[in-house]
This record gives sequence, C-alpha cells and structure tokens, in this order.
Amino acid sequence: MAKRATRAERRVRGSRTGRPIMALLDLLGRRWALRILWELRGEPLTSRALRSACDEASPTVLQARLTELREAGFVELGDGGGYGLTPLGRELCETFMPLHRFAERWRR
Amino acid sequence: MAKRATRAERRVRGSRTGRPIMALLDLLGRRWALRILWELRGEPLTSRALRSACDEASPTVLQARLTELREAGFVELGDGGGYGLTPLGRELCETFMPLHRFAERWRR
DNA sequence: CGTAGTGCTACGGTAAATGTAGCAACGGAA
DNA sequence: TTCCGTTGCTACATTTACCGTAGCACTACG
Repeated sequence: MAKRATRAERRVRGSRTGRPIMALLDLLGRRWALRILWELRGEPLTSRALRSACDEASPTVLQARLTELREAGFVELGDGGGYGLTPLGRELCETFMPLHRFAERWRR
Repeated sequence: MAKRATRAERRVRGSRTGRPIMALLDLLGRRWALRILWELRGEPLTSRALRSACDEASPTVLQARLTELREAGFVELGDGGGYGLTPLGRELCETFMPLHRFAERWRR
C-alpha cells in the first residue's frame, strides 16, 4: 500500500508533463488496465470472476490495477461485493468502445 | 504449467481467446504504446525526436514498441527516415482521440 | 578526413508481473 | 456451535519487462 502512494506522488509513470492526457495514457497503458475496464463494461464482477475473465491473470497485479482504477474514480467496489464501473468509468469505457469495431476490421 | 512457451508463440500477452479486441487491448496496454501513437498523431518524428517527445524513454523499449506497432500496421518508417502513422494507424488514433477531451474533464 | 545526424542494439541493474499459496471475514447450512 | 464455501486481498520467490547508458553501422554533409 505504501509503495503505491510513493510512486503515484512522484509522477505517473514516465510522464512528467502533468498533462491529464499523459496521466490517463499512462494509467491505461499498464498491464490489464484496459482489459479490466473492458471486462467490467457489462455487469459487475467479483474479484475471482474478473480474474477468470482476464485469463487468470495473477491476483497481485489485478488487485494493484483495481486499486489504481478505484483511486482514479473509474471502478468501485459495491456494498454487496463485486467490482463495477462508476459513471465516470462507464463514460471512459464508452470513449474507447469504437476500438471494438476497429479491432474487428483489423484482425491482424 | 506443462510447457513453457516463448513469448512469440505464446499468444499476445494475456489473451488466449484470439478475439481481435483482446489482442488490440493487449498491444496498446504495453508501456509507451499509447503514448507513441499519441505523439505521432501529427507529423512524423525521427526516432530521437520521438524519444524526446516520450519523456526520454529508453530507446530499448521504444524500439520494441515501434517494431510491434509496425508489425501491426499502425506505424511505418518513411523512406527519408522518421516514423509516422499509416492510414490504419491514423484511423486507430482517431478512435481514441476522444480520450483527450475526457482526460481534460477528468484531471484527477 | 571529421562531424553530425539517422535507426538500432548490448548490457547491467532495477522495477514490475507471474504463479502459487494462503490469510481474515462474512454467510449460510448442518 | 462447527463446517464449508465464498468474498476481497496479500506474501513470497521466480520470471519477465523495462530503464539508463553507451555505442554500433550507416549516410550525408563540410
């Protein structure tokens, strides 16, 4: 817990400019961050259900991303348990939802 | 884990599903990937200019991301030198351009 | 020749992610 | 009560990714 506060205060990884877009790109450019938002786009998921959805990613990093996304105000933990998107997080999810169609046309 | 696969044959990090959106989220969820696309949104940049724009990120990982983004067809190296977006890459950049406005309202 | 610019890479050290295991707390059944 | 299963969350050792510095080969000037 203490270590995250240290890093977060120092700077958002690799962007000293302070411009919000950089902080956002940095936050979303971490492992599983985009994927978590994507998997939560529907109904809320428990931590273990989210882990299954995220291809059994290690709970360590999943928990770290969830904490960061919660501090950013994109994700929240419901009273009855289970992670879901906040209105802000849902809005963010909408902004890069066109990626889905783009990816379908891309196909590698 | 029965066998230890190398990174190349072992899917795009963390997505075994094969769904294009997962591969795309995975590719864009690596360090500096989103930032590179963002910095190239305007005119093409030389490798060193791009590095300056990306807060002096180490050339090792920058080169790795550039190679991946080139293989994905989003970035290309012009004849006279300098990296720029392909039409596909420019299209991708447009899809998450609304993030800019979102980030401005977000502000942490 | 030397100088300065490309794109790109080697290498040692550090930070982050993985995989496995397990914790305390809560909610039912038995 | 006790047992069981689930929740969110964490410890720890291993593996992987990234950082920072330096420097390569190549080209184009002067």
